[in-house]
Amino acid sequence: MPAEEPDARRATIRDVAARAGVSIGTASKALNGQGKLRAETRARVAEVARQLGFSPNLLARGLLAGRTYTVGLITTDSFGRFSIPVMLGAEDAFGAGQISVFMCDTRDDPARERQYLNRLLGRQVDGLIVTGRRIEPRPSVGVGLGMPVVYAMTQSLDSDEPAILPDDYGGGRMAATHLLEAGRHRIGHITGPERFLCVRKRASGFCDATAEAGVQFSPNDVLYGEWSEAWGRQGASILLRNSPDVQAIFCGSDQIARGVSDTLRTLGRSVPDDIALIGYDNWEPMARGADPPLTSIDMCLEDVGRVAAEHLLSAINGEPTHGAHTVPCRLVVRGSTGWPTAEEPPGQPAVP
Amino acid sequence: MPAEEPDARRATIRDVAARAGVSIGTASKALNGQGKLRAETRARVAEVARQLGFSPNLLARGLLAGRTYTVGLITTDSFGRFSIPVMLGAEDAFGAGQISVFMCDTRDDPARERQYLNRLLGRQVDGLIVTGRRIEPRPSVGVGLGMPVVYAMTQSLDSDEPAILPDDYGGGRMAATHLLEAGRHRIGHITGPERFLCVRKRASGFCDATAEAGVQFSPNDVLYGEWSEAWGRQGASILLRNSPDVQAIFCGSDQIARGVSDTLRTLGRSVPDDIALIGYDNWEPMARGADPPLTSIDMCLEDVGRVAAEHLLSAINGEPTHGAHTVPCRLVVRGSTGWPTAEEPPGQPAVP
DNA sequence: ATGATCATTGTTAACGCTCACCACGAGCGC
DNA sequence: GCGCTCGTGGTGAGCGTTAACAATGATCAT
Repeated sequence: MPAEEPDARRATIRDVAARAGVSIGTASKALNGQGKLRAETRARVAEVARQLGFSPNLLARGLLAGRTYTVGLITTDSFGRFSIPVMLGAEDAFGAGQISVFMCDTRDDPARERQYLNRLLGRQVDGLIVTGRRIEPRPSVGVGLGMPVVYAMTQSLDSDEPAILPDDYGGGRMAATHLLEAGRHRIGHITGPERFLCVRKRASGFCDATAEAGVQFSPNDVLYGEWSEAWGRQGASILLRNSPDVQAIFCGSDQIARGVSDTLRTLGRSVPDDIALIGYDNWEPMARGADPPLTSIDMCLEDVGRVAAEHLLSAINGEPTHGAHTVPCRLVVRGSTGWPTAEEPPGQPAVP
Repeated sequence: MPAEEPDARRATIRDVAARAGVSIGTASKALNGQGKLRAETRARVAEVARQLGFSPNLLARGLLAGRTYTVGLITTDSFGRFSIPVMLGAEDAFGAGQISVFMCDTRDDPARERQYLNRLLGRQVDGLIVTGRRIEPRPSVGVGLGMPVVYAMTQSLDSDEPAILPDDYGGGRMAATHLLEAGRHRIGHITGPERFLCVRKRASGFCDATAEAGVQFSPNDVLYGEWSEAWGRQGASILLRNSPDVQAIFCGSDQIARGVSDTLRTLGRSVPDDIALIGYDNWEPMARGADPPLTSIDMCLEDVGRVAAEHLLSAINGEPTHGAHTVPCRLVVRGSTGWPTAEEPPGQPAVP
């Protein structure tokens, strides 16, 4: 803990230099390990700096260097359930590199977005990450900004701009494979609105995998609806009426799966014995709170954020990347698919 | 859209001045509305600035002014469910004042916290907001930092430092009042671990309100457990065994309420006709996904964030505040308390 | 003794901007 | 004509830091 000077003003390198009896330039060199100095001098300066609790003014440094070691993180999603993990992953990757992150919530308002953009430009950020809650292409945040931009969990209409996306197609395949391996061959898929790109990709991966396994499941069998438990309840009724012998259901979200689970219980079908259930998102409180807990596909959004940060860093260092990249999903097996129940670490209790 | 110069370098005030045929100082005055200048000159400079897409370098400005219009937002909670709304509220309040926010996730690691603190100090932030996921007092982030600090949704062990907290006591009272007004007099309370301060405060408010109404409910009747649906299911069984004639249950979280709801259905008790149910947190996906949807207490965490930001701003302007302040809760009535069902706006569909 | 070399430290310009102050000419009263 | 004010615009210092370059003194070969 640095011994605070009585002086409220923060110590500058000038103070350090004066007290160490050297010039400002020498102090700078001593603190940055530059140039040729006597070891004793370096040590003395360092000691004084410690005493004074000196830390260099990064504004001044940035002004001179033309690089600030800051980036902007713009979300259109009010840091909702999907952008948060992305942001955490990114922040983690940047933090390790001494880079600070400016948080900007545009609330999906183009005017606010422009305003934030200008502010970030004024703050001389080294780059920008743009994130959202849907993977649908969005208008570019602006080309020729003079700084690199990476899209995460969203993409630009200009398909050359770098974008990091979860692998929804792969997630659909993964769900199908898991169910097929468990020997379930009569399968249903209850999911969100068809207008969502992620919904179509997941369904497509799911259909392809079933087709390859020679299992009868046509794209026409997909039940599209809302992103809600209520639709899950309703969709399950419909599915069971049309296909009473269904053995497994792949749900487009954990919320939908919760609704499905409810209805199955009401109808007296047991999960997973009669019907196996698999959700999407691996939204822990939802998935683990269910009875039995839900097997789910995790999009690994933290990885999406981390990878986006890495792409941005490499662009900042002069090696830009182009186009869309996907990050693989992960299958989290729990009770609802009747697997030998994987031991889950108890984890932190959720908090109020 | 500013016409981009072919020159990649960002335009500085020097470029603007040169092209407008004035000195740098004059350009500065023109752009900031300072000093005495001919209207025509001002207009000309402004026009050139627009053409060049000039926006002032805030690093340079901050260096000179000794004020950066940036603040740090430190969370120990990885921006979890409770710190997010706080952060959004704060960011909103700051954004209006042209203040940018640095995001820092300490993961509850003191070493990381120190590191972030130093970085923020170096970046010359004007102030700091510290947030967490529990309201329990925590070690001070450091006094004599030379910048104001406000705690939000947490508080410092040094009780003089300003802290903004949700009104858990009031929330407990609010829940009780609502149930009593609905004519329910046999009431239960199933909640989280007693070691949580918020749990004790809520229970205390709840007990006080029932006592004032002359309703029989003693602190011994409170069922403490975990923050999980599983505990909700279990707690409901216990409660119904001990008090089969219970008419209403106040739950310490929406998750617990979901579990309780499940068990009530299993036991054939209808919500809200037989038993009214009220949750806590107003965690929308949980509360609205339930069947019937849950009445819940909303802590108004965005307001907590907003108020914290206001306190910080006033401290930055030389008028610091001291000690803990609470922000009132809000009752959100839904089907589970059998009120004339409030029409809920359909809202955005949740996303995948 | 003279310059050359080396190790060490000091000096200065620059980054982009703002602000206090100065300079200049016009208009004016005496 | 002299000094005055007023309206306008220019000048320069300085914010804290770094890096290129200059300076100093000691050592050493000639």
